[in-house]
Amino acid sequence: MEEQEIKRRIIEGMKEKGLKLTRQRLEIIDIIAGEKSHPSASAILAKARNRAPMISLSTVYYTLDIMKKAGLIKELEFNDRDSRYEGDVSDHLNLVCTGCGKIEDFRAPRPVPSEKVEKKTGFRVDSARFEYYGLCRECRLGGG
Amino acid sequence: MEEQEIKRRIIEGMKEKGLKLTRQRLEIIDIIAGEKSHPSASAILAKARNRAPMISLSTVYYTLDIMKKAGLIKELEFNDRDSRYEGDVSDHLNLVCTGCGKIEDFRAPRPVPSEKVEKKTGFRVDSARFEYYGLCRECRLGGG
DNA sequence: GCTATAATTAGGAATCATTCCGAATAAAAC
DNA sequence: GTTTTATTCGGAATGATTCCTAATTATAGC
Repeated sequence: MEEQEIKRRIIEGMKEKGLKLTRQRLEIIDIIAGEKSHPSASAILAKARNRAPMISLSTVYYTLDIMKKAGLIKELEFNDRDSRYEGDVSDHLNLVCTGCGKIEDFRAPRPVPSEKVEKKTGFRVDSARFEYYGLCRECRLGGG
Repeated sequence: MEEQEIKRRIIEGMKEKGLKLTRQRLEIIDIIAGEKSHPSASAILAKARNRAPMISLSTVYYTLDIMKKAGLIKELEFNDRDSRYEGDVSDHLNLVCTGCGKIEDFRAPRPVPSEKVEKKTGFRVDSARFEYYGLCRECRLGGG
């Protein structure tokens, strides 16, 4: 998905839900849409402060939270490291490097259609998460 | 995967790695293999204490950690709730109910073969995680 | 079976990402 | 411009997980 497209989609989504578009939120949206690195909350804070000095970590968390609840971004949770956020909410595989923490995208379909799951189990699917864990090319060649 | 098979596989794995099989560890293995509910660390502690009163939370965490590192169990991490653990390390989909927290299994293949990912990106896949989030039958019918 | 030893355990303290709180601020509607 | 109500700030609180140290125990070798 293209940066501009992600940005536009999030902003439209915010308006639709009646959420205010503050200076801080526009910064955060810009960062999430532009970064391919799936940044953490504190990485987003650091980037935002480079441009608009006054923004707090609470605000970053609050904003990420409402965007997540509105289905406009996706949170990837780990417990040995910070959560990471991405603006591309379409189905894809995340390749999570256990060496350096980098997260790459890999286009792939859902393993099973949601309808099939719902029909067989009664479970209604809202969202999905697909991850492969391993070592990225650099860590494999560099570290061993 | 069958309860007895999971249990045997974990115990064999522990022996192979030279890890001691203590009373506490055997309890934990028994619980993980027997529970389909993907219990949390404290749920495991509670169950274990019903049978062998003296076992600490630190031990549960320590044991889960070494079993995880040995690839004998899988940890599912969330940050709004406790991590959950499962003894079935084969590929499958986890259906995570955002209503009641229940986690069901659903048999499904990997969306992409690891070899294809490695060939295209240089990323070497070690393990995987596939989750659908939504509402289980009971929460859907009960709560709305 | 007994002993030595190195891993494991207990439990309490420490950590740290995230959430919560109340007062001050500012976006959006009129 | 004024009003209303969500949003922001920053510091305190939370809570799952990790860390620490002394005591314990599974395992290997006798």
